[in-house]
Amino acid sequence: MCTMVETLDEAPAELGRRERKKRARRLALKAAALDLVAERGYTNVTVEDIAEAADVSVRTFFNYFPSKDAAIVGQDPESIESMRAELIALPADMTPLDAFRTTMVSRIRAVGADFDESGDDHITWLRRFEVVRAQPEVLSAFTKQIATLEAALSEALLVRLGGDESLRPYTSIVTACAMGVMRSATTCQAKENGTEAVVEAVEAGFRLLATGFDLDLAAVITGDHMTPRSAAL
Amino acid sequence: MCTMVETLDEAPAELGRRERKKRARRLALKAAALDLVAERGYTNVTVEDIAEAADVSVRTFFNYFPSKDAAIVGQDPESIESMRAELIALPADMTPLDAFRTTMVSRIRAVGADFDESGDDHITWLRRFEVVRAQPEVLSAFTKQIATLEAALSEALLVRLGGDESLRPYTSIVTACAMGVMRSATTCQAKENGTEAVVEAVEAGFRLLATGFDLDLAAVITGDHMTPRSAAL
DNA sequence: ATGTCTTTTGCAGTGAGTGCAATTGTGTAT
DNA sequence: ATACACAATTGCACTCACTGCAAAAGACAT
Repeated sequence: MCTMVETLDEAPAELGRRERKKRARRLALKAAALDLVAERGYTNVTVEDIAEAADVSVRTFFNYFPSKDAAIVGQDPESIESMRAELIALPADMTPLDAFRTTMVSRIRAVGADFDESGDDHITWLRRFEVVRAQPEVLSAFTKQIATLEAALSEALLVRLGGDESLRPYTSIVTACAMGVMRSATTCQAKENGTEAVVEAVEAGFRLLATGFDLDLAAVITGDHMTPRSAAL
Repeated sequence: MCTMVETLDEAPAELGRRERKKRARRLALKAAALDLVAERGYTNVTVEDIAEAADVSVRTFFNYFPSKDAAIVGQDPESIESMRAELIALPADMTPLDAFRTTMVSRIRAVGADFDESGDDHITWLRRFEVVRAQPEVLSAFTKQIATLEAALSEALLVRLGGDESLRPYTSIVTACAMGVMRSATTCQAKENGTEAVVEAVEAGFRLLATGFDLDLAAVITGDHMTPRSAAL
């Protein structure tokens, strides 16, 4: 029932027992949440079930996650912050679109590594998107999370462009579209094709945004959607 | 306390008392919800407060709306269905982008009329977006609603294009971007500038999607964002 | 081992949301 | 008008998500 034991020794040794346990518990809760929801469906899993499976009290669950949703699809706060920071730090002469593309691809690749900082392996990561795709309640929870990320990145982009308030409608649209590409790529490609396919889909999506939908439309409509550009879509 | 009395006689006379009361109650609940949340903030308003203000029981509230959120930012099911239908019914030779633009603009204009089918006047409609913009909890509730609309429209677009499953990644991106334009336009423009400004922002956004972000970027970056295209943004 | 600090946990409470059964209101046929 | 059929409202009891608080348990340094 408790996956804590196995994962405990995988964590970096230089941390104290306290920190190691904390990470292990958090991981166990996330894993339990995803497993149970994948198996029984969102509505048939209670927070008590998740806490039980991770062998902690319900109250402790809420010490780790602010909501049931967060345990299933929640971004770790560090993840948002790191994207924000990267977006601002990228060379000022990059276009907003290129900056987003770079940030998002590097984010996906980070998860594609065996273990990212949050302790997710990439198989878990892909499995999560499968659950998101398959269960409407989870999708809307996911969308909600994404919205907070979008708000943060939209602010960051505005900072990148100098903070001029009059640009806000522009940054707001660009961010929404970039997030749309990301969302679409992950939910459509994640399960079957793996991490690298997601990266390709994201890049194809960004090419579409850069050149405009009208250009590509002819190819798509005429059934010739096997051009290099559209192929990855 | 109860706005039912005033609005009762405004409803179409050909309906029976039952239907009229139903519409009036629904309207009263939506109005009460928006008023209270605008005034006291999302977390400081309970369903009981809303029901109280509309002079019905809590249980009755839940006969009208599936959730607190739905009363505040909920699309009426007919609204989603009508957009879906319009999107499918539009001439087959329209590009996906044009079809979305047409559908969305006509939707906004419908609300811009004195009273749309749901009984909202356009001032209420604009006020709602102000609340969405101002209160994060409401924004995330709104986003959740939007997600269901996006799913429906994405399906509809796929139908428009012939139902070929391999187009799904494409339709998914286009829909996400179109919704992004809509969302951005409403939240950025609604309060200050009125319905017509929202329409203009939507159309400008769609031009951006059609021609690609790269083309417009130079104008924006160099501070020359007062070209006809960028002006409305 | 002792004291300090952090984390876990139980408990009690609020608010959202649902199913059920009783009551009340509305429309209709007589 | 009366009675009947049906729809909507309501109260009640319940589950679940989530929070604040105070007590117990665990981790760490000296």
